[in-house]
Amino acid sequence: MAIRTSLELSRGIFAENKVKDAVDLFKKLVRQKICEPNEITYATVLNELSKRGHTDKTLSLLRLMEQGSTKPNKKNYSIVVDALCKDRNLDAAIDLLNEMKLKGIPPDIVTYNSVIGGLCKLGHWEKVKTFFSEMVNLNIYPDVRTFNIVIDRLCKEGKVEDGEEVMKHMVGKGVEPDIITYNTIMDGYCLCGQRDIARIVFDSMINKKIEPDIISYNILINGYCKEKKVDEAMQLFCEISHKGSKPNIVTYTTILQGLFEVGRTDDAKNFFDQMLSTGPTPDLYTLLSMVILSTDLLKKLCYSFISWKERENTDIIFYIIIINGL
DNA sequence: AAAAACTAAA
Repeated sequence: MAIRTSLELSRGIFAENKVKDAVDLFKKLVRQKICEPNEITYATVLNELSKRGHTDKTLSLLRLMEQGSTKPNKKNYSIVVDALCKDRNLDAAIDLLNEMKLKGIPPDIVTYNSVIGGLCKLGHWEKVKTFFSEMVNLNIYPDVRTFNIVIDRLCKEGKVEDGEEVMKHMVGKGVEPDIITYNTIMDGYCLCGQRDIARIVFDSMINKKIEPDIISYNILINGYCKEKKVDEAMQLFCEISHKGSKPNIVTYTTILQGLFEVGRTDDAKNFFDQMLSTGPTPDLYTLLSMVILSTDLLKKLCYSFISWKERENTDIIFYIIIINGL
């Protein structure tokens, strides 16, 4: 297991370097006019850069595109707007959105959703309202995703009631909540310690013929574990396979942690064995949390290494060493 | 042929 994990991690590290090299090469080929990629190729590269947090590079690649013969289209701009939003650089994102309008490439629902999401994350609720009005004025109507983004941020800030209000509002506008809306609200209730209401939401979505998915189960299981009601969590766990869903690594990790928190280490061990034989492959986090939770001695040992790691900033190598060592 | 936005454990 440890060796496999190390290998997977190493592959990840090398893949990361490869992407950087690939982008440098890509830019060079474009600049020297050795090749001229189309919009989709550009979009793919922009996405990879955005995913890995190289927001500045997405912007410079977009500018490079503007100078070439393949002009950026709506999706290319939107990817960069989204990257800037994820980077919490809302001023730049909004500038770019306005630039799109000036260039006659009108932003669409996706562009607006990115900006609204970014503004919500920063808690700029007044600006969120402004953008809602702006998009409606342009005949772009908020969809279920737009509302889900807003509801999620409200819930994460502990304002579940406001989230419920937004949900009522969307229904009034003829936009039906989907499974993500319900999951978001459930998680919101769990986050503020109202697991009982989360359970009511869970049951009400079943009544509305929306089948809970594995994420719905994981949210509620996590809520029960936080309350130290591990038996109730276990009962839900058993329901999953009867309802045609399948527990995933999040489900197992959540229950394992719940069992450890209440000191049921034997049950945790059995549950871990059950996962190894019939469940998903544990990820690095599962293994590490098992190790950390296992004994106080190892816990202290790991923590002393973790603070060393933070100084040295070599986290991945560090985890490989710890897991191999153990 | 291939591209963009929303939900769960740490």
